[in-house]
Amino acid sequence: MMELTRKGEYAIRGIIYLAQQQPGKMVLISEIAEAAEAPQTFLAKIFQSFAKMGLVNSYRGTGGGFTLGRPAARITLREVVEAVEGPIMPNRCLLDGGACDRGEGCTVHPVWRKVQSQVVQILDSVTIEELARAK
Amino acid sequence: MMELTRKGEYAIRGIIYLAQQQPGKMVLISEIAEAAEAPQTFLAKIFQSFAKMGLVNSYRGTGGGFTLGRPAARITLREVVEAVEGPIMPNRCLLDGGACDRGEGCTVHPVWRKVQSQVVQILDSVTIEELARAK
DNA sequence: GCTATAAAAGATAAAAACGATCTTAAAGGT
DNA sequence: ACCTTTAAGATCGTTTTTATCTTTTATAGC
Repeated sequence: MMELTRKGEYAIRGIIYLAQQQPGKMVLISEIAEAAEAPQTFLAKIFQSFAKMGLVNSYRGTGGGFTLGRPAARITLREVVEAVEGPIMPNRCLLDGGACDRGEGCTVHPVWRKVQSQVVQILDSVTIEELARAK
Repeated sequence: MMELTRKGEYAIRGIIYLAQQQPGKMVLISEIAEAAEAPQTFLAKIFQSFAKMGLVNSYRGTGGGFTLGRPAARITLREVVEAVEGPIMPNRCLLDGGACDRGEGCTVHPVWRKVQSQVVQILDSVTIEELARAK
């Protein structure tokens, strides 16, 4: 239960590698893929998601590549994970405003809520900068 | 990310229903399935897993059915979830003694460890008795 | 403008996991 | 013997995951 997928692993390793390069330096997806040991085309998709969320900037054409969208110290692990895996949500119940279709009978609901908030809190407290530092 | 599957939902609803019946009373899987709004044959598999873990006792033949394997107050939500979904493990890294195949480079590892222990702690602190009480 | 480069976008596809059903076997009561 | 009820295993369709390939778009350099 609760396993991070390959996609999530690649995403984390990829953005950490990018954060370890000189800030502002253009980095090719091919280089990131090699460093992160991820399939290049797959990682490209992941970085497209990152770009949409503003976690990275992308530049096409000669001399193009990726740079971080903001300082690594202001990108949290949660953002990275949610960018590719969707919101952290241990139970479908938590969808659409927390209204469980089973009504008040759902006594488990508050427990999942607690799990969710704890996990979110932990992942939000870790920045990519911290993860990249311990090279 | 981190979603509980149908199987997990059925499992929880099923065992809660069982816990709400008279202790020791034999309850048919068909009855539990109806109450839990779960496919009977699917729920039967789930209860087989429960039986193997000792969470329930099963009795075959006429007058057979299921009873709780121990008092509901001594069955935790974690046990129920893990019985059907496997161990709570946010990242493959945590497998085989925590040895990450990427070596010391894996700075994310301690974070997952923390997530895991927090979730385990929350789910372990909730008993089926509590969940069943608030009928 | 042309060309080479590099990401974006979309189509496709194999493999695994999920969700569910069906059949046969085994056990227990009458 | 016969009926009931769970156990176990085979099967099967759907969805998700993981990955690749192709086409398009943007950009820099000539």
